[in-house]
Parts: sequence; C-alpha cells; structure tokens
Amino acid sequence: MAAISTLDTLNPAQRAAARYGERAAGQAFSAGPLLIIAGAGTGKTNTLAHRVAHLVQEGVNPQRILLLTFTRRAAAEMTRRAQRILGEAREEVKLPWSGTFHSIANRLIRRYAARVGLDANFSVLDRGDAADLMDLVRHERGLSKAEKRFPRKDTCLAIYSHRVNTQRPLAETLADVFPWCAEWEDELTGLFRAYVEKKLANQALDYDDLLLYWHAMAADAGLAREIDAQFDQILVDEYQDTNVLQAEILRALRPAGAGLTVVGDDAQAIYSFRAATVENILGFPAQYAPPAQVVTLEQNYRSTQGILDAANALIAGGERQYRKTLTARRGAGARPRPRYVTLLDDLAQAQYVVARVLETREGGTALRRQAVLFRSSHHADVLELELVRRNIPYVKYGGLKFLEAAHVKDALSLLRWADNPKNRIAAFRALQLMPGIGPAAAAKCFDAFEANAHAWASLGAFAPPPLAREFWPAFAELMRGLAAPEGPWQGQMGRVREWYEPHLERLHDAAQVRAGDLLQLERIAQQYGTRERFLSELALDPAQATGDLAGTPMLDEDYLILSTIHSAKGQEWDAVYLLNVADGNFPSEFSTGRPELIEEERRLLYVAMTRAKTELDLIAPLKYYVTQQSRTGDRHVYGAKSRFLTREVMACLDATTWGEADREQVPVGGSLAIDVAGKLRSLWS
DNA sequence: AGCTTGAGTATTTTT
DNA sequence: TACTCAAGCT
Repeated sequence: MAAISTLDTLNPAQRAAARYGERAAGQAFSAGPLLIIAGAGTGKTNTLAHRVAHLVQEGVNPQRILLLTFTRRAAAEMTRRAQRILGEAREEVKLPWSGTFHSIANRLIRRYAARVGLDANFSVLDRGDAADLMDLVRHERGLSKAEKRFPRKDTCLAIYSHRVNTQRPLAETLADVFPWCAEWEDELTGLFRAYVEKKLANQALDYDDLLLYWHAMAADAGLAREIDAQFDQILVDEYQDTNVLQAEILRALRPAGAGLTVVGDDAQAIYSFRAATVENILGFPAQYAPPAQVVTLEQNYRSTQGILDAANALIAGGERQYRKTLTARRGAGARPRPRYVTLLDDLAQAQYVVARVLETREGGTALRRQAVLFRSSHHADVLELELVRRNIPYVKYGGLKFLEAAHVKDALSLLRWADNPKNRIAAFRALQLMPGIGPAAAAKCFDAFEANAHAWASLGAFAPPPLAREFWPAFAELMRGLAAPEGPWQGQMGRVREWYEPHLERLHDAAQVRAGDLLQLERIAQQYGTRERFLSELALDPAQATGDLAGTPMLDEDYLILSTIHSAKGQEWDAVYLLNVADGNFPSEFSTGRPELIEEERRLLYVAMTRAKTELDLIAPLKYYVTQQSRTGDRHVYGAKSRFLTREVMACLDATTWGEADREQVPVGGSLAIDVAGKLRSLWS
C-alpha cells in the first residue's frame, strides 16, 4: 500500500508524531504511550488527523479507534480531515467512536445500562436541570430557610461537581475552592446524598454521573475487558483540560499506555474551574516505564513573529511547564508588534474597538475574520450597545446559550418526560406550563402518575385544578401520543410547539422572537433519527448561540465575532482585540492568593493572544465603574497594569494611548487606588 | 394554592 | 441589570 502522500507536507516533528509506532513483520501495528505537546497554531489538528490516517493505513480498523475530543465540533473536524487525507486510498472512513468524553460515556452506559442498574432510556440532565433538581432537594431539606444564608443552587452544584471530578474529600474541596461555604459541610453532605438518591429515582444522570458511571464500568474487571476489547487505539485531544476522573478512566482502559496517544498544550490549560488539572499532562510521561514518548511541536503556522514574541515572553514568566518557544513560519521578515492601548474607560474602549474594526475592514479584512475576546461575558456589554448603535452585525459566543432560554427548556421538558416517564424534573416543568398548576398540583399529579406505574393513559383521569381544566384533555392526549412506543419521532417537536405556543404568549414576553427559536428547534430536531438521540446530544452539546439574543445576523452576512476566551479555544482570526487587560481581570481578582490559579490566568491571556494571526490589540481602560450603584453613579476604581505585562513582555508591545486617557490623573503602578469592590466583598468572607 | 410584586443580592470561564 | 426569594393578594 502506498504511503500517505501528504505526510510529506508535515514538518519533521509533526511527521514523527503522526507516524509513531511500528509494525514488525507479520505483526499488528503497535505503539506505546505518546504525548504530543502541540503549541498554539502548530498544526495540531492536522497532525492528529494524519496520525489517524496513518493508523488506518497501518491496518487499524477505524471502528476500533476511540477519539476523545473536547467538543463535538472538534471531533467532526478531525474525522473530516482524516477522511480527506485518506481520500485517495480509501473510499469511506467513518470514525464511529469519536466525540467528547461525555458523549462517549453516554453511549457506553446506554449499551451496558442493565449491567449497572439503569434503564436504557435514562435522561441526561444538562446544567440547568441539575441545578433545578439540586434546588428541589435544597428546599425539601429546609436549607433555603436557614438563619444564615445557605449556598445557592448553582454554588451547591459547582461544589458537588468539583468534589466528584477531583475525587477529593468534600472538606478539602470546600477549604480550597469554596472557603466561604466551609461552615456548611454537614448540610452539604446531606444535601448531596439526597441529590444522588433523587437522580436515581428519576433515572437521570448529570454530566458528572456520565463520567462516574464510565469510571465505575472501567473499574469492574469484567466490563472493562469488554469495553477495552472494542478499541485498538485511543487518542485524546486537549489532554491538558482533562480532570482526575477522566485520567483514571484512561488509565483503567490502558494501564500500560499501549495504543494511547494524548495531545495537548500545558500552556493552554484553562479549565481548572471545571476540575481539570494541568498535572495530568505534566505528569503523563512519568506514569509509564519506560516513560511515554514526547514530541513537541513549536513551529507556528498562524501568527506573525511579533505576536509570538509577546506570547513567548508572557509564558516564559510562568512556573512549571514544558518549555517551548514558538517560531513563526509566516511573515518572518516583518515584525509588526502588537499594540498595548491605554484609554479612559469602557466606553472609550468600545469606541476604540469599533473604530479599529471598521478601519481594518476598510483595509480588506472582513468582519468575520476579526474577533473581540474577553474574560467574561458581561465585559462585552458596553461594546454590544455600541455595535448595535453603529449597526455593526455581530455574533457572540459564550454566555447565554440557546438551551438555557426558558422557552426552549419548556418545550424540551415535554419531550424529556415522554422519553423517560420517571423524569420528575421534566414532568414538573411541563405540568406547570398550564395556568393553575404550581409545584403542589404538579407534585400531586406526578405522584398519582407514579402510583399508576407511569401509565400514560392514567393522566387523562387526573383531576387538575379548575384553571387548568380546559387545557388538560389536550395535554394528556399530547403526552400519550408522544410517549407511544411505536410512534414516529418525526413531527413530535412540531406537535409540542403547536401545543405550547398559546402558553408561550402567556408566560413570556417577546413571544415572537421566542416562537422563532422554537421553529429553529424544530429544524434541529429533524436532523436526528430518534428522540433519545436528539435529547441527549442536545444536553451534551449545547448548540452555540442562536444569535437571537445577539442581533440575528443573516448567515450569509458579514459579522464581527465576540467571544469569551474559553469559547475561542482552537480558533484563529486575522485581527484580535482583547478587552480589559488589567489587574483584576488578568489575573481575575478571584484568583488572587492562589498561585496555581494565577498561573492559569497567565495561560488564559496566552490563549487569547495566540488566536491572532496578524493584528493584536491589548486594550487597558484606566477606569472601571463599580456595579451596584445608581444609573448616574460615578463610583469607580482605577485598574492597575496587569502583573503579567512585565518589562520583558512590554518590550514586545507598542504602547499607545487613545482619546483622552492622558488627561486623567492616574496613580502609577501599585495596587488599586480605591478598592471598593474588595471592601464590598470582604463583607462576605 | 397560585400568582404578583417588591426587595435584596450579586464570585468569571463550560462539557 | 437580572435573578431569587418571600410576603401579600386573588
């Protein structure tokens, strides 16, 4: 069989990574553990795709390759590329086992549901559902009425999730990450115990359970052997963002690391809040004897050297890491430096960005090849207003998701309940859509339904409160139709929409926009073959922005990209504008005092900077307005220069001011002049 | 029991 | 500004 011709287009390090492993005469292909350290923009996806192609070329059955990625989109992209590389040699290469840890877990658990004591039609709770369930338990246990303020549902869930994913005791989790909740340890333990019971009763798994069940299955010798026997090669992308639980799953599947390839960049580890630990990638080679092979990719195909100089200087200031220096393959001669722009406040920042974006577009760079990046979603608020005012279309990634919108959850709750009759959460939501039905009536109805062994026909006999009476027959009929086992999936979403539309108008404002979302949802639903698949994939892969909240640009129209840095991972743009580069944001004020978090903040800035191909602006407003004050208030703090912008980094930047910045009297260096925010917060510590 | 209204509070990033 | 919670009204 001919070698893959495009391997020649790879650089030596990429080629070594793609071809690692060997096939002795008469033997099957084999490879020991491999770690690919792929710096930003060094052709990671391409290399990994070539590795997949190479494996197939060497006789590995694509159906026996497990490819774990961070997002579904990444999995699709990888499959597409591998297919294209193999294009000439092979007809059709499908990688059926590619997806996120969570979606693969979902599939494996369904397959072996009976063996782990689950119904095969268990529900997957998305973040919001899980929080609702947590809230329910929280109320039941009387914790919401405590004298002192008990953590809110989202905090409870975050604590629970962190504890599960790190596999550390609750007390440690609290002390380290949620110190302000430490006094509630006993109550939280009880709460979590009840939460687990509730989930089991509902036959519902949250995100963490998906991993926990896979973990448990991998720990069972018999089951592990069965699962393991399905795969010859395991490849893991974005390994720096895996957590302890995920690493343990891999270790259980491949104790000696045979056929295991992990790819990542420790310098881009930015998910510790999700319990990811950069130690996974730092300690990977030493797990094995002999240590895993390490290949480092340092040739950057994305950015100009000027941008890389700044990024290299920034990351070199960090502590524990695989040292590497990115070298540009493009624009080697010219070294235009990124700008460091100081200006007055966030309004000036917004105006500056708009001006620069338009100027760059004049220069021939379309809006969609430019992006504005920020640490947290609300940092873009002022800019969004300005963009709307100036009629510049944009799409915002990160922040509020389609699936988190109340009306979308309403519509889905009907399908979710139909799909899993034991799903009390979905039932509660669905029932309360009707007037006159609140938590109490919903509970009564569900209890009756449960007493009737979840028989859908029994719903019709339930006597609802007077206000709901006129809607009841249609509702019972709808549910019976949706749940009918032999009923076709096609058209179900449409039936739900028709039933729900009158209620939508009563329950929510902006009904027209929301109705549009439901049509959109119907269109998405049609792309899935079964209801179960639709619902679980939707929970696992929250569709990106619908755009309706961000101004709905037509798809063929040109639009500016707004994105959180976390959502910008793996992407690139010709011009990147980075907002609020000042101490307090980089690093975030919440991470002060914990060195490992400060290091993560450094990496976050690094990720943001390395998204840029040609133009990069770091913008630093001098004045930050304090929230929580009247509209006309003028309380503000002065942002100090980010501690990451050391002399070495500044030497790689062009420092300028814009607008009236220089007229302000600004304290030089040091910490915040008036730390109002800190004072407000200290009340709670 | 459910719905409405008013008051008080706020820890970023997401599979 | 947005969201949650609890009191008070229907």
